[in-house]
Order: sequence, then C-alpha cells, then structure tokens
Amino acid sequence: MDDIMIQYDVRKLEAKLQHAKEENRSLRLMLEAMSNKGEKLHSNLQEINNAEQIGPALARSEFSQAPNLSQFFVRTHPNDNSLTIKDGYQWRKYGQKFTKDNSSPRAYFKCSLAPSCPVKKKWSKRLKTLLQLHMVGAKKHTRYRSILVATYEGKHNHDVVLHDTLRPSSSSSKVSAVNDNLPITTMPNHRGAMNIDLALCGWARTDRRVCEDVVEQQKDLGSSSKIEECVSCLTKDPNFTMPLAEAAIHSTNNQSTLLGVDLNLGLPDPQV
DNA sequence: CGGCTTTGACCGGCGC
DNA sequence: GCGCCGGTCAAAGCCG
Repeated sequence: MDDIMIQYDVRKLEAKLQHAKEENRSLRLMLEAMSNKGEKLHSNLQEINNAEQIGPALARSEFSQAPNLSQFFVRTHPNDNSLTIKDGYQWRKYGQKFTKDNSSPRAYFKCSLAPSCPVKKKWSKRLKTLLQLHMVGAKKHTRYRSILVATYEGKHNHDVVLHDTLRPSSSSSKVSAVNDNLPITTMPNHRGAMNIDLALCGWARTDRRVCEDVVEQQKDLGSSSKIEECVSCLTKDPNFTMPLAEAAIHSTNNQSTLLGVDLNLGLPDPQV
C-alpha cells in the first residue's frame, strides 16, 4: 500500500516538474525572441546610420541633448494612493498638479538629502491594462495594474542612504551614488542591452525573498522533490512571472521607441 | 519647533 | 493677445 502511495506521489511530482520545465522553456523562448528582435533592430539602426552619415538620427541627437533625463515605470497596487516609492533617496515634495488627461495628480519632488543636490523627480500615476500573457498551464488573462511613471532629472552630487527595505542585509548602509546607482529600469543611452531591473517592478522586496526561502529550503531539506515543488510554485506565481515579463516588455519597447520602430513582440498592446 | 505636505497663486512657454 | 498647460513658489497647516 505504501509503495502505491509513493509511486503516486512520484508521478505527481514528475508531472509537476515537467509542467515547470515547459513553463520555463516557454518563458525562455519569449525572452530569446525579444532579444533577437532587439539585436536585429540595433543592427538595422547601425546600417541606417552608416548609410546616412550626413544628418544623424533625430532621436539620437535629442537624447544627447538630455543626457540626465530618465524615465521608468513602477507597478503599484491600484488602491495604493501613496504616489511614492522607496528608492533610497530622501525627497521633498514641492508641488502637485492635476493634469487634464489623468485623474491622478502629478507630484514634483526635489532631493532633500543635500541642499545643493539638483536632482528632481516627478511622479504620475496611471491605471493600465499592462499585458495579457499566454502561459503554459495558465488561462489567458488580463492584468489591470496601477503604474507610477517616474521621470528623474539631473545627477545626485552626494551619497545615498538606502531605505531599510532596499538595504542589503550584509552590506554597509552607504553606497556610492553616481548617476548609475539611480534605480532606473531604462537608461536612454543603454540601448544595446536588455537592462531589466526587477527591483523596480515590485519584485525585489517580495519575490526575491521567495527565492531566498527556496535557497534556504534547499539547504535545509536537501530533498529534490521539495526543490521541485518550490520551483513549480515560483514559476506558477504570477507575482514572479508577471514582473519579469513586464520588465522585459518595457525594456524592449523602450529600445524600439529609441529606434523609432514599432516593435511587435507578438503580445497585445498595453492599453492606458 | 523644525521639517514635511498641501494647495492656491504665479510664471513662462506654446499653440491658436 | 489670449487661453491652456506644465512647472515652481510660498504660505498655511500638520505631525512627530
């Protein structure tokens, strides 16, 4: 009797493992497809630039005129009206505006960690239908998300003190704060790379902990079936997979915007 | 009491 | 010139 139960459990676990593998393969294919398209676009741009050496692309010159401007998106809960995120810096709000096309206000902040710091940021909140995913083993579904659109302007001229929720547990509380340390998902000049910063997709503070838990469980249990269960849970968790896909899509769309090309990833367009 | 947020006023740019 | 809009200022209020 026990043998039958064990065999049953083994089959169940094998099925789960197979399921997780299929999902993993599907996600990997999506990422590869996006990466290939990005590379193609990049090479196309290079060809165009080589062909048109007189009169370089307008988009590129516009970005070179605004090197300190960067924009990114942060997922929040639709009911969360705080209009703030913890990004390691201390900000003083100096204004707020209701805009015509958006019911949520736009907020203006200055960096208050140093009086002479010229950095400003502005936030506006949008309710978006971000994407529909076709995932193996999951029904087609639509995600309604509240998105904070942030625009950073300028460079910090001081060190940053990380907020508790962002501070690595084993490192010092201070890190150097050149512009690269701004928590930005998309830097305009980094068009060649798929730069996905999950910390800004709301994933880091929650799901990274899940990963750490998995690692800890691996250490503690040393059981392959438990590990498979954890992997299966993780790959089925939309809080893990959605931000990953979201970040990848945004990163790729941003690249296509830079290149002035409508990049069709085979996914439905986000609707505002 | 000092620092921060709120909010109405103000200013400059832009399109008609 | 006028109105609209985005961005900023600054006084008042709030809070620890």
